[in-house]
Amino acid sequence: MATGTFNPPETQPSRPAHLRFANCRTLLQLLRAHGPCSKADLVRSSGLSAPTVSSAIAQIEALGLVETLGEGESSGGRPPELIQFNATHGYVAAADIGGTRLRMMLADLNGTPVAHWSTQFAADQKDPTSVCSVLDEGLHAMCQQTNIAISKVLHLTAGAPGITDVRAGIVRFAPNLTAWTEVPLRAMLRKQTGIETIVENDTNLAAVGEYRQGAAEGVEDFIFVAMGTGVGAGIFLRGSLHHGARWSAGEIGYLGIPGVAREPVEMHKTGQLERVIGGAGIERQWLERLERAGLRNEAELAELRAPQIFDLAQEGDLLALEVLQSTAVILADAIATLALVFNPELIVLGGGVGSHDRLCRETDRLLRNADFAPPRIRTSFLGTQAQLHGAISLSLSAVESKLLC
Amino acid sequence: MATGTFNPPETQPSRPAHLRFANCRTLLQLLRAHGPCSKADLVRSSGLSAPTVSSAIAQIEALGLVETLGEGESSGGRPPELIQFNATHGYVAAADIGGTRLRMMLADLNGTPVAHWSTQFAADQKDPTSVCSVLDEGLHAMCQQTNIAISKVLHLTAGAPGITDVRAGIVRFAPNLTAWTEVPLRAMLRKQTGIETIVENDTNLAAVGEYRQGAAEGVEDFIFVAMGTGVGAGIFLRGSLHHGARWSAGEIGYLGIPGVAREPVEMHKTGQLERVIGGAGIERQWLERLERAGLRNEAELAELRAPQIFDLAQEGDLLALEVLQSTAVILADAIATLALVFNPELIVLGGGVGSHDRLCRETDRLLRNADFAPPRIRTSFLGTQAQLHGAISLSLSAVESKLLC
DNA sequence: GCATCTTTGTAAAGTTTGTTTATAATCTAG
DNA sequence: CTAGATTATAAACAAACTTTACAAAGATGC
Repeated sequence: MATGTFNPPETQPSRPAHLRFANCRTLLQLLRAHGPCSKADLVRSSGLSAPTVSSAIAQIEALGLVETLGEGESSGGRPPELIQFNATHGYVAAADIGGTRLRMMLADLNGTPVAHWSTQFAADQKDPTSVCSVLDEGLHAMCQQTNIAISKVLHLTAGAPGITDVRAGIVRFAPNLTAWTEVPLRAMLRKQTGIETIVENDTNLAAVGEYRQGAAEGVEDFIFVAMGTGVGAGIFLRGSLHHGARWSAGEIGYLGIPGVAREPVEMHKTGQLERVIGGAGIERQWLERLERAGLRNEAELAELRAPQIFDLAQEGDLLALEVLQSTAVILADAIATLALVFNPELIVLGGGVGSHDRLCRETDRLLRNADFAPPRIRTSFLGTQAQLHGAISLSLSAVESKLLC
Repeated sequence: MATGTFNPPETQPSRPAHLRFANCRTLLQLLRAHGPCSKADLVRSSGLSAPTVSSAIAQIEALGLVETLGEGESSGGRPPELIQFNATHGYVAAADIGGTRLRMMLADLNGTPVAHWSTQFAADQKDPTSVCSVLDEGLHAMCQQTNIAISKVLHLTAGAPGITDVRAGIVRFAPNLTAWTEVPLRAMLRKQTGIETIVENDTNLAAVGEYRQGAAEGVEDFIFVAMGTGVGAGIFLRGSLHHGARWSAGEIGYLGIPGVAREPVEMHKTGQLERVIGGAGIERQWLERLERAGLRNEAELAELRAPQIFDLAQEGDLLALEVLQSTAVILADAIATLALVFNPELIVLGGGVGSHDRLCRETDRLLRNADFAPPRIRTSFLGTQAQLHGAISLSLSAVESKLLC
């Protein structure tokens, strides 16, 4: 399929100007990858001739994308003039819309975070319009903190906890957000903020985050399994997200459980798998076992949340360990299913519940028993920051193609 | 991500020659798509200027890729000189290595079949070396039939019923081929035939076939489920095959069955799902029901194969209908799992058992009961020819990028 | 300390490719 | 049979790349 040279999307004619465009892009990539360097370095790394590099860099510089750093160290001749990608030429913003709060981040064109902002939603702030204005407030707050003009924010990616049509920019269904349905979030944010926007599913964003700078860095085929209140997966194949035909790929909360009759999938109810190994399911398992052990009235124990139950297991509590193990058995089964159909290289466990290290080790141990080569399993590196980093990453991708225009 | 213009794979410099290369490729694509046409037509469809089209076409013609057809009808002025892609400039070959036989096909550069060939393997012909020489024999036979020089066969794609490392060209494990393991088939075929070769899994080839000219034509996200002796799936996402990290994506024969405890996956045994709804499993279900009905001794009934049992069901036989329905229930469950994780637009049922229309309708009916939007389900259009058509398609893709070099 | 070499960067000339404009060839229409 | 339309090539010009030549500025060696 690949020709090794060009890969034109359709049947577009190529003119001399496209050569320059392609070479500018190549040079910009090299400049970003190889840090501060001289034009001579770019000549060597690009394979282009020196005059071409000179003239192309001049063109990029005119756009404000190149910073000059003055003279560098001589290596036996005329000292180089060092240049560098100007990462402050613009900024990108990320927002993670959760069931209870909004978290935001602002980063420069290198993806380096420059500001954070977050807020709890008031009870009457969870409707789409209010969320948009809260988000806009956060955007301005971050700009003010850092003394950045709002016009320098070139792109925004917002993550929502629900089925999201990325192409149309619509959140189709988000049960945790006062049951948002068919919310044209991209258009609303675009209008509110004036900034070009992408909307994505939050779990998918977390997967992208782990790919770019987390537990799955450089792994082309992996699955991010998010276990928190809900259970879902971000599916990353051949270097990019897989959304499916109706944007609902990875809805593994509705998977069946081994040994139990499959129930029909009903989108408006909690899924079969999620009910058992979601946060609430784990807490229910815990209460049942407490009851059986006659400890139901120990309020302190009964009120533990899932991650704390796993902490107890880690400390040696046998009842908690039982809960953890039964969770791991079911999780391992779901992962075995994913592994059979996708054959990913890696599974990353994330979310408040899933990122517990003991759960990961136990699940891994169970999977090693099978004789098919199971995927590696590891916990999230980025934790709750994964979504924001993934959002920044998507915004950077979106912006990159427009920098030279 | 897409810039709308170029999409260079890495950081390769662009020179003027690349312009010509890209434009030649564009023109060749247009020529292939728009059938016989004039240079003036190409000027209009490509957006390039007339002199450029003239000179580029001259270059392509010098490579033997263009046929001149003489004058066409005038439309009020000088009559056009019609040209056409020369599909007989070269040929591509396809081979489907089955457990009992080898089927082959030869096609021109339009993908139009020009010859077929097949043979049953003798008992001592199933080892890799023998298969290669039988395949070579078939290749020469097809060339002789059609009076085509073997040197005009530019590419070969061979499908094998097992886990295949396409990049390395190695059949890792094929239980139906006298347990081939780690067979470097691509290198062997390359050496035997002298032709550039791709090796692929046969189910994956069938999926490609259905995508290019079958039940999934133009559908970017679909899954081909092959039910025959074994049960497997070809996974087609975002317009191309998904192989997974270890080339074993789609091994759904090992999926669990609802209500039954999951057993550990053991690659060298038949999978849990496959044992029940593979050909042999269906025949066992049939025999059990015959026995219960006291009909075990009806030799004629007892010897029926799975597709014939389904034919009986179609004709109204109640016992056979029970078998079909219980198969459909389990198949629908597996498809529901696939739909949840992949969210494909379409499922294509193929293989000797799976392509039975009644099974498809019954499975579809069961899936409509769920309230998540299930994929469309249809049977294979190409039947047993799907693998060969898919192989031709892959060979054409491989050849296209080299035609202009 | 100074000539020589190395390294960096630009200027000038030449090549490839593409476009626009002009021209030739050949048919339809009135 | 002329006027206009359509197709195709030739000539002139423009953009982008390369090679070659050259200038600037420091390191190296005797």
